[in-house]
Amino acid sequence: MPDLDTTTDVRADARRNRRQLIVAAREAIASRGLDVSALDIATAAGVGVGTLYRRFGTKDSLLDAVVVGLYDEMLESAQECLRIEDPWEGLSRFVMELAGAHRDSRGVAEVTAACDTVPTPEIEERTTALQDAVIRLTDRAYAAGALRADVTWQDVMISSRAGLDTDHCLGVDAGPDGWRRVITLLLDGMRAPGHTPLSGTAPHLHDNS
Amino acid sequence: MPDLDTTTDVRADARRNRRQLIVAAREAIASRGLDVSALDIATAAGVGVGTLYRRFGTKDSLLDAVVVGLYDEMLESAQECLRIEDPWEGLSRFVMELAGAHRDSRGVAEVTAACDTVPTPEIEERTTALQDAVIRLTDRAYAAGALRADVTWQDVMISSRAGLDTDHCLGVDAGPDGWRRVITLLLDGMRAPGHTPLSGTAPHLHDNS
DNA sequence: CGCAAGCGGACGAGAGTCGTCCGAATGTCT
DNA sequence: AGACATTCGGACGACTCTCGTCCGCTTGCG
Repeated sequence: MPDLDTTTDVRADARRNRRQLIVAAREAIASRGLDVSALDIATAAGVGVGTLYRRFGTKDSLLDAVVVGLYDEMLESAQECLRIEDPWEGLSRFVMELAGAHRDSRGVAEVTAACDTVPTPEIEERTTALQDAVIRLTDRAYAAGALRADVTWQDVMISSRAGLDTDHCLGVDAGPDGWRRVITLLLDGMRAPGHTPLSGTAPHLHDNS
Repeated sequence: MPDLDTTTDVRADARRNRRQLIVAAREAIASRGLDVSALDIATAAGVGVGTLYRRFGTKDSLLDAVVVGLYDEMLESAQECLRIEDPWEGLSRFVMELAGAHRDSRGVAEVTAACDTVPTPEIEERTTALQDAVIRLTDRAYAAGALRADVTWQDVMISSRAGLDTDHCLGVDAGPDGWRRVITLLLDGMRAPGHTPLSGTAPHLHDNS
């Protein structure tokens, strides 16, 4: 989260508004994605749109600041998972957390899926770092014999998006933790032997009607 | 695909335009989703927007006709899979085909995810029929000991959306068949014992760089 | 060949967006 | 306490995109 409270020579209210705008933008991006309007962000922050443009020059500039912060959080999560002793635990935990980050913020889902838009240097750098982390996590899991040999680190990365749009399907409501069940099953499929028990929060377990 | 060539007393060119509009709408819905504009459909069909409204009265009326057709295809696929002897083969095949239908048409993905909008009677009827089919498919798989006991038919339904948004993630390109790998892994996780070998079309197998 | 049926696309109305601008309010420094 | 530069808010113009209508022109068909 870069320069949230830069102590430059701006006035106190200006600094406060800047902070509020970043917080509001973060929430707006989470729920509405990167297409959120400048007016929505400003209103949520309790300021006028003029203030937004005065503080950040461009709507995109504000969005960039928020997105970089989100990437840093994903990176931090990856580092934590690399510190977990059990390689499988580390890998599966990171996949679950990355999937969670995607679900928590529609903006994250949009920006990690971008393939044709040119990323800013900050984003590119963090993307590479995240790839490195995933490679390390999968290599550890291979070495421990916990990960199927035909599953690549790219599969792992991609899998973290599998829970994205899995809330409803053809009249079925997956419930608030439905996506966790999907990711768990996916991880089970990637695991070399055995199963992980599904969490007990299953909706309608065997309720065939 | 309802009344594609109703031989009512309309003129031949009117009937032809109606057909072209449905074909164009189907393609437009597939690539752009249900929010496609009337002008886009009409242009793709090679007619003016006036013709669209004259033939269908409402944009939604045209969309409904297309969507019902898509549901019928999903239902037909389900019936075919129920005719497959091996219960696991039948179940996994249907999940893959349902996932494929979701990927082939953005409109399908949007409409099967709808939970707050009230469905038309035609859609509701077909949704129930699809649920029944999935229940039958899973019950067969349970009985054969092929499906984990803690996996519900709702899990199966939801899983068919897992491959939806899995083309790119953090710089990784899943390739054209990436979603199939995801669904395969997911099915492996749902399977009672053993693994299904992943298809050989894996991009960058163990290309850790 | 004549005419009803059908056609295309310009059009009005409305929604939603971005970024600017300026009179009013407010923080800060003396 | 007072003065003044900084900052604020939101109305505003300009633009894009949407739907569904309407009417002069074309065309299929008896």
